[in-house]
Amino acid sequence: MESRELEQAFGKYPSVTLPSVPVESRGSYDERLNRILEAAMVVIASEGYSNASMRAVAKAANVSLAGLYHYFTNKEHILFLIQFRTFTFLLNSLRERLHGVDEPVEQLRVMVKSHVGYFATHMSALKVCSHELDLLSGEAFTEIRQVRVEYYQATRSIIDRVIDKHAPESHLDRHVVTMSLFSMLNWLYRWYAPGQERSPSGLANQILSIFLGGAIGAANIEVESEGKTQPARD
Amino acid sequence: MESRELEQAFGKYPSVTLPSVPVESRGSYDERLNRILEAAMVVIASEGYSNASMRAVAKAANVSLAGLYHYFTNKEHILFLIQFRTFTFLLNSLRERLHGVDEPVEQLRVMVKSHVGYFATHMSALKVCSHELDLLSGEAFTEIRQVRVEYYQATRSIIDRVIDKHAPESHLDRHVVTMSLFSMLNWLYRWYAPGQERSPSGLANQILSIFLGGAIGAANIEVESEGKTQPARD
DNA sequence: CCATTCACCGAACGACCGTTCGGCTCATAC
DNA sequence: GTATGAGCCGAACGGTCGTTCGGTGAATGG
Repeated sequence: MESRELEQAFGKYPSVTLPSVPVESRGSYDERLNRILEAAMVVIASEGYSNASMRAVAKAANVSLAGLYHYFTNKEHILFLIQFRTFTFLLNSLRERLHGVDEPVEQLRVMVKSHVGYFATHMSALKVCSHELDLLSGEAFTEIRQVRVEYYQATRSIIDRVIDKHAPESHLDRHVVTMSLFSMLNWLYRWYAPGQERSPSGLANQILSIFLGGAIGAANIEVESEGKTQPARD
Repeated sequence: MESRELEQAFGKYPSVTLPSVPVESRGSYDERLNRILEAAMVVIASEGYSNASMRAVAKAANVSLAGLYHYFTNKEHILFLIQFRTFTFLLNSLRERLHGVDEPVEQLRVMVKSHVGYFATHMSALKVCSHELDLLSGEAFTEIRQVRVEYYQATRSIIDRVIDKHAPESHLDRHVVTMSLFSMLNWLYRWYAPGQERSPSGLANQILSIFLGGAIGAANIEVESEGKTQPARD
């Protein structure tokens, strides 16, 4: 058995390789805020939001505990900023890259490559977005939810076009199909650590292949399947 | 847009419908422990392990705070028991159901149906197992990891047989393929709530279809793909 | 030169946390 | 009848948490 990949998949999380950029006190307000956010992402990604104390974030960001409250109204605010910025970037980035791409399968490739690529370079951010999805509430939650829904819908419409074009008779529930793709992408933080033998770009292609053609591609397997409205069989 | 499924996928978690079984003080030690564990699973699933206080667990289980320590040495012990029992049950259940099933695809169907079926009836348990995977450490972590690895390997060997039989020339990285299946299963707790229009059994079939045949099934799409050892393209 | 604002900090507050301790009740054993 | 132990609890302990308050020193504007 390949023990290293099992180590990665079932050991503790792949390490996030903190770039050890000490937060310098120079720079504009926005630059300083970004640096603090970067440090906060690493702490929250590795400890979890609830276990990540403001004191730990302050230490990682080279700021005093009280100094944090110059940039954030409270702890939730940090999580909100991380999630809002990440999801917004993901959405805008997807829309930009989609410009001029018309073929549905090609659009899907763009989506997967974009997402995996961003994941590979911002693992902490995407881990926080995947793992701490439900900790916000009220307005903050609603606002982020809006961006997530738009990201879903953009992806869903691509998937719709792919299926309409290449498998119009498909009996698959397209919401389930879409969530399956997001599952593969959102679960990455649990097992994937970029390495030279498994590059982000190669991984994106593999995910695309699996999602489009499944594990056995064009082979002709009869998968007896109930339509989504039929009752359960057992 | 189908707003209810978006509500489920992007709203707060599907509610876990606490069966409101008050922990009765009668029964054997094991029965009482099981009831407390059941209550703890619901609390931990809805609040998260770190936010689930021993006081909240005690209240949900109708036991005093100090009384909890008659059954558990500490808080981690509760999490350990939940995870160990769930993963062990999942593994044993899979092995039992596999008896007498020889066809690889049929074995895979058994695996997916078994997992989804258990998920549908024990959402809290599987949510705790999916979401709080990395909170244990030391011996407890190692012990649970062992069970998880066995569950992975059982699934991996099924997938190997499926690919060897139906797509022997496949270029896919089989670890990635296996983790993709687990991604779909482990991410379920984020969006799936069993309902009559999307039964557990129907969902299992859909996941199986997507995993085996992909979104477009046998349609002939060229998915340009780098082998897993080739360098990244961009 | 002085007033104001910004950026930041040390120290503290009250709330809540996991855990422990001493003691209570009640069924069983002798 | 009394000793024993299991099962359970109220109360408290020390610690950590998020947050706030009152301040300092440097930069800025008039």
